[in-house]
Amino acid sequence: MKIATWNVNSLKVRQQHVIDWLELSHVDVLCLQELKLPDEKFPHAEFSVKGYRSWCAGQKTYNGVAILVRDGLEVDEVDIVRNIPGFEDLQQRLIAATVNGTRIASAYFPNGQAPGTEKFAYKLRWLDAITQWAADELVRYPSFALAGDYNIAPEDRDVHDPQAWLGQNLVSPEERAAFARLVSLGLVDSFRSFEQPEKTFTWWDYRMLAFRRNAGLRIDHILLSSALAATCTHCEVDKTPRKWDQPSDHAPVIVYLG
DNA sequence: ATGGCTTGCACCGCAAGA
Repeated sequence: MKIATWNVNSLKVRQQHVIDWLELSHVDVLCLQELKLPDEKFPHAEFSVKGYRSWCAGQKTYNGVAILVRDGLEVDEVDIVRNIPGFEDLQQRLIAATVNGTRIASAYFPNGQAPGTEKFAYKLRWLDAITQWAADELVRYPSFALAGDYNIAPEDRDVHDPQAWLGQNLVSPEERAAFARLVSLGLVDSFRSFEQPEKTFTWWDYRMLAFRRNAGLRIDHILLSSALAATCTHCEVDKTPRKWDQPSDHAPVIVYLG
């Protein structure tokens, strides 16, 4: 099974990119973030004709997440979860589904704006909440994957210029500590389980020719439970759609399981 | 130099992203 995560920065604008990339990658499950559209505008039918069922948690203008599952895979409709249970949140940032017995979450972690701001405090609260939720899910589902835009670069090697970014949002010690707490539940950063090219990133600013200069950050991740990590044969970032016309600023991350 | 692009909203310049 191949699982991927991709922040598309508006599904309305990137719908054709998603369809083209599904045909290119043939992933079994695709987790999407930053749909920026309400549920009634989600293109279920367009994905259906391409062989994918879809579940979304959308909202107007901002946020919004979805999971696409290839026809033939078994999805338990009863345990689809939207939002972090017990965490009051007006922003649509989490959807989880069970696919062939594997629990898969598509998560859009808050950006945080800057350390010290109210948005940063919200990011830390949200990180605490998803950590508690992930702990519960790990008890229920030995095979668990938490995929999404984490908006955290876990280490300096995930940053093109660590000196310039020192202490800033996305790399601050508080965010990295929260990421480490999540990992310490027993999750594995699948990307680092394998040898990877130096300076592999998943996001590049639209400005300053950042993609051409590879001035990026690795902030999109797929964390795996230890049982699932044991079946994982590879993890890679696919920069292909970042080179297309009018691209998302993020590139998809793929894990190969079983 | 706190900008630089891109998006959505809504009526065009602003908020937000990362």
